[in-house]
Amino acid sequence: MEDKLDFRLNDTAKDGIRRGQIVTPHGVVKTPAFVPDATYGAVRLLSVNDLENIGIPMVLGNSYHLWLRPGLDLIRQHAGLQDFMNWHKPLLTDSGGYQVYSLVYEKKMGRVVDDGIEFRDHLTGDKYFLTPEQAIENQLTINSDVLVVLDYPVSPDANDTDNEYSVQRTTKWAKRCRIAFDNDSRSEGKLLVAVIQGANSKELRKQSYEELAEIGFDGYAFGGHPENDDIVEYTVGLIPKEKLRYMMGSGVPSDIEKYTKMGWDLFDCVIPTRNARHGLLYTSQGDVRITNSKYQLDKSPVDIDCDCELCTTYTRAYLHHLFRVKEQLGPRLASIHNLRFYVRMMLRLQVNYGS
RNA sequence: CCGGGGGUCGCAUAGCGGCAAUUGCACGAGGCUGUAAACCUCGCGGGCUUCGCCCUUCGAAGGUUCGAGUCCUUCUCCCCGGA
Repeated sequence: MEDKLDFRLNDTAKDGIRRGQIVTPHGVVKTPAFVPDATYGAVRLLSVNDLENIGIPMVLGNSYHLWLRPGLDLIRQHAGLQDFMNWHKPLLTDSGGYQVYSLVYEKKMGRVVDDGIEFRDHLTGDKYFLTPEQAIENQLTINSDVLVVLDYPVSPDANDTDNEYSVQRTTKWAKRCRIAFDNDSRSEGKLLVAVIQGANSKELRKQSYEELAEIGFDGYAFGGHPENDDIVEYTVGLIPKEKLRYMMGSGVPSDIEKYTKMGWDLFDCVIPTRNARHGLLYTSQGDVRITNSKYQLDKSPVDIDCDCELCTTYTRAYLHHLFRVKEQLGPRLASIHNLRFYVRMMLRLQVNYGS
């Protein structure tokens, strides 16, 4: 199990950044790493070929959404999501824990019971019951390399009682996930990550980590919304240096850089792709909201320092135009750019790897 | 020339006595953080001491009315029929 992760270089890092690697059945991911979200088995608007060109090391699939569509049977027929989407590099999956919060808790589309989550598919009306065991089954069928336990996040404005409950239930479900994972031969060579809950409370974060550590996992993730740097830094400090430290669902470039320096290894976020689709581009010169009228006649590239397809081929004026007329090439090129921006940022952060 | 319809904030629309005036598009700005998001929010006559107030607006001019985009008269322009 120890050779799945390698953070030996941590001791030599003076900037706090851990340079290491995650070894999976589908290859090695150098860390710190950013992983774009391919929720339904595709990074929106991009092909696997695009992802290769951009230099994406790993993608995240959402086992909750893939369970509903296309369903496990079809994925089995393709020997996993990699074959289905023709992505043969490492794959990370989320369990559906976040959907507990976003769909069930916030949008009242189901209910959480002690055993799992009851909900209806909003498109078909079909009833589902997601248990910790089902979450593992989903992810193993998808053939994920890095699995995440089913956790129980709560709203950022939850009260103390809710937050304690979130920790308790997350531990309970994590244990069941651990057992299901260990009792399945398909888990060979794969990693299982647990999620630390506890909102802004150091006591709860510590309690959550300790309960999970007792069960034992390959890595630990920060669950819920990171509301201040203090709690994020405190939480990363709880995780031993030989374990994978996964900052879930975060964030904007400046946050990723900051969290990397705190010692987090792995990141995923919808921000670069969603914001790209909405016309917000990250550049070495700061944010560019390409729909703004000031770019109408701007013949410079979006980012003079970028080597992506957008920046080496087209002007700001052209991208502005594409967005104005809702030509899908616009959001697509913007997605390529933002992801390339993230990839290059991560490469910069990994620069001392092996030294 | 006769008959009918119509001119409303860039364009298109609603409005049938209490209206600075509907909705869509366009335009302006902002927000998105383990994706029900190619989405959502706000603004869009002018000004101000901006939880409100004051100007100027619905082709033009006059009239009726406490009050008119809305009713009446004339003028003007556009569209559709018929000569």
